[in-house]
Amino acid sequence: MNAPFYDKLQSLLQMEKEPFTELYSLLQYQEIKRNDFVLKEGEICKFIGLVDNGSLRTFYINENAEEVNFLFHFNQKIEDIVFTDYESFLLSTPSKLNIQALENCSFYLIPHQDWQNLCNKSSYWQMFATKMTEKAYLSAKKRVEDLLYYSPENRYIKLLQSNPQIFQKISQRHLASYLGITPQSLSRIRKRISINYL
Amino acid sequence: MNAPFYDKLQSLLQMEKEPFTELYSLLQYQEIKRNDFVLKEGEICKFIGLVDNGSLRTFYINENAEEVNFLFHFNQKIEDIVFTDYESFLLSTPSKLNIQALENCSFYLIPHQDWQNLCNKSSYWQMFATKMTEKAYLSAKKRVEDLLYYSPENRYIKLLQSNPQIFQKISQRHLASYLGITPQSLSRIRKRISINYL
DNA sequence: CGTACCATTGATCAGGTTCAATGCTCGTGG
DNA sequence: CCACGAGCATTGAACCTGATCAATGGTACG
Repeated sequence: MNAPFYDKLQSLLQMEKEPFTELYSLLQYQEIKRNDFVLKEGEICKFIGLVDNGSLRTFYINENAEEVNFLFHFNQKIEDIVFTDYESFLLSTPSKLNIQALENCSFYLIPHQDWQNLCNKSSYWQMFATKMTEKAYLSAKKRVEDLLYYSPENRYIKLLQSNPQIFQKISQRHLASYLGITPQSLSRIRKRISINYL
Repeated sequence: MNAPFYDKLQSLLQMEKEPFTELYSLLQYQEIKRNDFVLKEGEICKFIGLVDNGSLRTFYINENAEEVNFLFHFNQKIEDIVFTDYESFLLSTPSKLNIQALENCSFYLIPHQDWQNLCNKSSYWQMFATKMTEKAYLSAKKRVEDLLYYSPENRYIKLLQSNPQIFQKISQRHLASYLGITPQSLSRIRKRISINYL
């Protein structure tokens, strides 16, 4: 029993003790090394993951064989902690995503089957699943707004404000592709901004 | 009873006759004129809408007071037929979206309260709600991928391939902001492409 | 018939990309 | 423990694409 993680997760999920303990009992602990993969393109994602320690990234490989980062994960806010290819998980289709450890990591997995059983068990858990899907939807929509309305420079500034911790964990190379730009452009944006804010 | 719409909706939702009839009985028919609004920024979205005839758009107003189109709606595929601000609908928060008729429209609304009652009624309907949320999530995620991985020109080409009908309904001015570019750029992209494909 | 809106086009500009080179840091093996 | 190599951030130069400002012509609707 990992008390800090238990407490953290419970406070993030804001659940009563009883259902939370039931959920927690399903979790399977795992550790992996830096650069190891939790999920590779083509596999079916059979888990929902929860970061305990370390950081991971979810990325695609685009048609030019470039890696494009979609999300980063670490033990922080609820939307950061969870990692999965929700599409593959829901539909049992081969994933187009990769999930890889950026440093040595420990995390917990909820296996697909256990999750299914839980959801079929009671409307409480079904509602819980719906809420999770809603959260996933809302964060994807937020990402669309970001990409549609803001220039790369403004996206960088917004990220700096909304999630400054991310800059301590994630290399600029990876952040650049998350922002949809090249590392060179990110470097120049940083320079531009630091000059303007001197 | 609007038989064509009834049949269309049933085939899109792929539901059994009985639950479908229950759902259908909740629908409230409405007509509006071109340029009228179904939802305005600041209001709480209390419906899920289903297009019968005509077309609508969902748009934001960004910080430069420009309209940015987020989605278009018409009687076609399931993801096109549905219109709502799902975020506002789910959370009962004021909407940041506007939904406006691009031409004279007829549509059906599922009122929020009826939807809630339905979802609380049985796990069948709760599951249905979850599936809807999943669809919303998947289409938002697809939009993120589009914006992250493809240039405006490639986005235009992809849209041309995946949804050519949209070009018959929607003006270039509106399509441009959907693609995240100016009308002038769209015009030039079209020119570029038509030359290359002669 | 006139007006308002839209698509197109030209000219200029700004920001991001690409290719290439440099210096730095960190981890590894001799 | 030091030396080397790999990967990363930075910078420069040339380029490309989309943005902006402005003007024109077409079309639909009152």
